[in-house]
Amino acid sequence: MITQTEIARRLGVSQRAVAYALSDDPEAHKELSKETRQRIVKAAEKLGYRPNRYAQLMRGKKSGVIGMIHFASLVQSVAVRAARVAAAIHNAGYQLLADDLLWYPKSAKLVCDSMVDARVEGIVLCNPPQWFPPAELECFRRLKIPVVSISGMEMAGIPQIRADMRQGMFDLTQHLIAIGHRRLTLLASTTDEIVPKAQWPTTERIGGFKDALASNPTVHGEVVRTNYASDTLMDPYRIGMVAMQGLIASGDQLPDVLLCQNDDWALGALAACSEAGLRVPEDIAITGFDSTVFGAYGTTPLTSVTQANDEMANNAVQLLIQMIHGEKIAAKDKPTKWPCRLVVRKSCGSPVVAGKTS
Amino acid sequence: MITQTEIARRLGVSQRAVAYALSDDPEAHKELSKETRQRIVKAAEKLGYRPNRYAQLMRGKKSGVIGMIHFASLVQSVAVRAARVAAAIHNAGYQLLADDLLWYPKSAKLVCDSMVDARVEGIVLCNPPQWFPPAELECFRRLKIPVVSISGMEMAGIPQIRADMRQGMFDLTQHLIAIGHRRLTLLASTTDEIVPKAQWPTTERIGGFKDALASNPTVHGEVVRTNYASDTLMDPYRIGMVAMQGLIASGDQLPDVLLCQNDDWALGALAACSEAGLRVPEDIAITGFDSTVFGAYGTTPLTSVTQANDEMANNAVQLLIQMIHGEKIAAKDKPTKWPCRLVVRKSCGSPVVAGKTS
DNA sequence: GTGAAAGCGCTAACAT
DNA sequence: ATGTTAGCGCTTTCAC
Repeated sequence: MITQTEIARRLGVSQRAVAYALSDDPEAHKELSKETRQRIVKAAEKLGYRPNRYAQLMRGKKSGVIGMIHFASLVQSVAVRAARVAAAIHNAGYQLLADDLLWYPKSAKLVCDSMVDARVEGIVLCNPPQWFPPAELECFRRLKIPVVSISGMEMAGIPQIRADMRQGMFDLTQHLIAIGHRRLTLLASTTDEIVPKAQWPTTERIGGFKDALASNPTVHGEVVRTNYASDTLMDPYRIGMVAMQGLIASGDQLPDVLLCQNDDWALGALAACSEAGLRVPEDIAITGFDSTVFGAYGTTPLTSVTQANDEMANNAVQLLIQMIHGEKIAAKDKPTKWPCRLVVRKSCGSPVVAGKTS
Repeated sequence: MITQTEIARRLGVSQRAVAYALSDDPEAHKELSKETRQRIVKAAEKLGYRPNRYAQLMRGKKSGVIGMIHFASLVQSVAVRAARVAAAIHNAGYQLLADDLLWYPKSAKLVCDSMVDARVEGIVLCNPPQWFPPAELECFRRLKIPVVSISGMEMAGIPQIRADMRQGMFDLTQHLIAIGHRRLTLLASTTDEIVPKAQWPTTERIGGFKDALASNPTVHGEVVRTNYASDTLMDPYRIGMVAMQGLIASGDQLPDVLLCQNDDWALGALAACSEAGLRVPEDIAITGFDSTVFGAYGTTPLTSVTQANDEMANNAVQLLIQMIHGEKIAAKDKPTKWPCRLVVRKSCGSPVVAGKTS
């Protein structure tokens, strides 16, 4: 590894001269004659000199690193969001130190500590789940390392960027009612019951669903709860499949439409229908949420709701950088909500297909 | 941030005493009396002392970081492999510095440099694509930072762990022939034509396909080429859909079975069939490769080939650690091949379904 | 315009 | 058993 001292030795100048020549502060360059500087810069380039970041950090320089703690698994919508955040960090000129906690949840403390050790200037939490221990964030607070979260669990004192899922689910439900569906079932997780108010995505989606039902009294709506299973990590589809199989096995009349919490569950539900010989949307309509790329494919393209992932990622990173620069963020407790957009495809049926309009 | 000096000041001992008390070399502990050491350790814990990694590194300590350069995109099989490598690195007690180059391919040099700057002890390349510039690896070679690759492009001097795709495709083709298919078409990328011998996965798969055909002279086999498109990054399914649409539009007789290079392409092909009113496997059979979780779902679960991702990830990381420890690796040029396993599901048809046995 | 030197937090050799 | 000190590579102040 080539150092400033080494360059100085070879050129017969002082180490200080090399430091000033290679400084990224233009003011420093003026301390040297043009020729001397040129000579040093050339030599540094030729020798492949790279400043020792660790030595720079020891002198109090900022690390230029932003940490991302994510929980991606194979849920495509979450993976895409994490990728968008990674790109936003990169584009903002910061380095990324990423750790996917979902693959080793026991290591929350370890990962947080390693972020501190790496002297990250800020942290983005991507989709923190309800089991994420908020206590681990204490070390960031103590060291005044700013943290923002994008989607996932709400956490006190942490600014959050999220999609307006209530509005998204409201729009979806309204559409389903408008095209003639009268018996609606929402498949939701139990996480909001386990950790009250922690898992807003579920609360919000149920809220939007009920809002829409409230303005349509003749429509029958129901919320069915299902739980994340241990194998959800490697297989986000099974949960929807099992739930749909349960509905079929119950022998009760099926709803007109099953609204799933995400596209992955919906795809699992589609598989269960296919297995049972049910046609979608003719026998039962199915909708997803988050609008994954894959949802658009398949025998039955999914009606879904798109989140503004790009905008949310940029928003989160910009906000974090403002906080890094010491700007006070007003209203930390009110999340920033980005509107969702309804995407209508085949799986929800249409007035004609569903055959249920007046 | 609390330092050794700060602890020493508070306890009224020397900084050296603190350093020896907190050293992870047990020999150093003997330099101190038990009581003194206890007192220091307790205080350090209470104050939340964390050693400054950068200062340690300045003193020549190893970084304990392994870098992973990956190219995950939304191709599930690739994302899973990267996740497995991440877990293996974590389990081996190393820290992970990960960068997904697929999202900013122009930055290959930048990412490699930042790995060097971070003083990584080794590098795992996950699925390097054929456009990855080998020149960027030069800096690792110069600094004697070991590099291994898992899957992806073959690179001179870099030990590679990969799946035996030739055997996997051979087994798959043999099975398809055994259950009665007689007209087989393999959908392969053009990458091996663009960069000869660089893109072995394609070469290997075509090889396995042809090997199987060679031992069954009555069977008609064909290789159709298709190319990665610019939108493949965010949509790995479209390429298969477009290819299938092309086959249908050509008006030629369809093959009995379309063998796709990966599950994502196969799912796209399934979508095209569905759109065109073709039943799978009755009208045409379709197979994938890599066996993604999702391939097992859907109206038509995919016949596919499983790679030993866990084993390959552990193998790669273990090998890298051996190299880090200075062990000479024999036969760097011969890749380690892990066997593939055929997974038969509905999409390839069966003697009865295909209706083509004697 | 340039050289000498301090010091960031730590490890380790040396001295008491 | 404890204290002192040098030095990793860098930035920056001070004196020439």
